[in-house]
Amino acid sequence: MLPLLFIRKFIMSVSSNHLTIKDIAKLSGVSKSTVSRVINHDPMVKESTRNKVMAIIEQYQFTPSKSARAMRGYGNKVIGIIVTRLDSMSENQAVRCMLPIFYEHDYDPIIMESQFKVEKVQEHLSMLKEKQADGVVIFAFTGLDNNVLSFWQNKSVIMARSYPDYNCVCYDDIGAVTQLLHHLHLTKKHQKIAYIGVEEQDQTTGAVRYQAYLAFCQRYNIIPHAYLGKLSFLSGYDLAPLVLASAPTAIVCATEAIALGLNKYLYEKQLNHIVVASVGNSELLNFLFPQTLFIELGFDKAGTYAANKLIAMLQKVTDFNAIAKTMTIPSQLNHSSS
Amino acid sequence: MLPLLFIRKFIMSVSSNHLTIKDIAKLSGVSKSTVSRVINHDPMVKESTRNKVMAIIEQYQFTPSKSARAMRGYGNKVIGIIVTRLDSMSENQAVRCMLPIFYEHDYDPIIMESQFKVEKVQEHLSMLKEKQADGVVIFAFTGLDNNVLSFWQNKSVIMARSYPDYNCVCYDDIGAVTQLLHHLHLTKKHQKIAYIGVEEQDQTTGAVRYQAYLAFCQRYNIIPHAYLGKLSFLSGYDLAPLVLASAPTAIVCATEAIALGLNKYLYEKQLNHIVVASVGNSELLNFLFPQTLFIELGFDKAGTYAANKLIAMLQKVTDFNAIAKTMTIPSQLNHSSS
DNA sequence: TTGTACGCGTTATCAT
DNA sequence: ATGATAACGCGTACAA
Repeated sequence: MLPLLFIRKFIMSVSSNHLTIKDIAKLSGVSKSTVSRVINHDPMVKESTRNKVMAIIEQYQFTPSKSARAMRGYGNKVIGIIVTRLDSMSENQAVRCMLPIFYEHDYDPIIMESQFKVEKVQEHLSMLKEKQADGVVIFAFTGLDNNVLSFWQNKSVIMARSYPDYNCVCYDDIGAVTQLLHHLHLTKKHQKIAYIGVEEQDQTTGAVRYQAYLAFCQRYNIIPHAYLGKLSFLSGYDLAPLVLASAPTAIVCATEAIALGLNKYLYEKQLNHIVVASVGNSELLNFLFPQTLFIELGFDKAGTYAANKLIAMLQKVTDFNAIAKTMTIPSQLNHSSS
Repeated sequence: MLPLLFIRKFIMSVSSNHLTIKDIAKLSGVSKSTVSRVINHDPMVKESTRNKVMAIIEQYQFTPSKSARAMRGYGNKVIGIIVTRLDSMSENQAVRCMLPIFYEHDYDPIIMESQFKVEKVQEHLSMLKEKQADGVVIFAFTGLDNNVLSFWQNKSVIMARSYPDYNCVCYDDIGAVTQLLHHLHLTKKHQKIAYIGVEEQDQTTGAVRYQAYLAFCQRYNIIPHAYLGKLSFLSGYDLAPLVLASAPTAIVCATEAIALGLNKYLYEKQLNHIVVASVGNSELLNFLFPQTLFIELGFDKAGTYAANKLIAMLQKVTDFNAIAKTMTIPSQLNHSSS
């Protein structure tokens, strides 16, 4: 009786058009190893044979099996991108800049959602580890501590927050708020500038931006009037009457969502003499309330930088003397309405 | 001289804590084959041995190497999701419902952007083919024809548009517009209902919804007043004065973006007696103009359905008699403001 | 410079 | 019911 194995093999060799390194070897009259060497750019192959093999590879559109080389420890050419929420405008902008760069370098980005949960990050990370992903981009959030990330130390870029010994890409929260205030106070001569922010539990959007406001006030002798709430339109709307009690001529908002809420309130009350300034911008804010002054945190630049950085990291085989650094993306003031 | 291979092997066996099926076999006193059988739920293993092996697997938190089993032709457990734009609110909502379902079944979803370009879809698709992805979800758009998709015929779900011989999940554009009009005309007794839509080049959002409006008008003897523009806030804002010329008491908008633009215009002109109705909703529309009547197309339900459908398709080994069907997700009218 | 032989972790076939 | 062994496609130490 003929073993089934042989039958299957025969069928395969006829019907399946999936070429392997072996087939290429046969077709170009060399051994598997040589083909492998050609593929991996081994300098020890003769020019002539290389050309010969390359020709066959091109002709048959051969691509080595990803799974097989993954098994040999070559990495899957996979990069995980863990965002907090898929519908976060800011992260979206950054991610959209990353994707083409990863594609360019033949990496397959796989996007996952943490929903601000540490356990989700852990889950995704172990999934990626199993899959032998090559690198990760993680959008950090309040509560995420670095011990979860240790395995990825030299193959990850952390966004929006700075961790020691990790490569991070941060936004210039302090600079953004300061520039906004600088423009309002020094250029536009506003004296009474209030602030609506986010609770200090949130490190960057909350605490840092608020502190920047306080610091500026102290330096320029402005009496601070600040209210902190949640990260939503509603919060901006609800805090509006409170902050107006101090009769400000300008109000700085920690986020564009808050600015949207505030603007709605001001519009309803016909208080259109008050200048609204916001960290961050959106198409909608710009459309609905075009007079709003805003400063871009540079999510697109951050995304581009992060992707390039990660790829550079992964290309170094062993980077002993590569120091993990935090890059701060400079903010850019919107001058169209100034 | 000791071959390097052995040295490496020795080092690996000591330092690397990565367990393989072999190690589990050794630890539980059986052969690799039996462990494999346990993993793959082969009914031919004795209860006692299964429990023994399972215990070891649990204890050591063993997970079979994805790459290795992928090489054995088990599929990569990868599903491609091709969205048009990463920041499309509607697609986002659908995708967010899909992800947990795919994770649940141990599939790795990889999200890609087509940017409404056919060539991008092609590019992504061939990348996924190379990667031996198991299935695809594609968000269709005007201009995408099915000959690009032929390879994926029985392993894909197409969103938002119906193709013969493919499994599709569509939104009930006609039903949505009709329900909206039904409510306005029959329940709220509006007689003059105008429409702002999208150019008919866009099949679903443009043509279909517009036709539904016209059909309703004809049936109920309403004089149609419609203007078609682009898919943006600005279009809604710009077309507002034109559509107001017919002195309508209610205006139906093809999208929430248009509704947003229209609302802005009406608010500025203090025309708050006019009822705005919209297909689709967003947190923002709801917050800024809560009196807007809207109908949900059910993106979340569509996402959930699509994901489950795809997984069901992939589980059937050979589905000869499975007929490709188009599922239409029912719309749901918002009754909070009725 | 190239070919041979083996190993990676898993599953399938065949023999016990 | 279980074990031994040959594949899968690829990379690489070693011999030639």
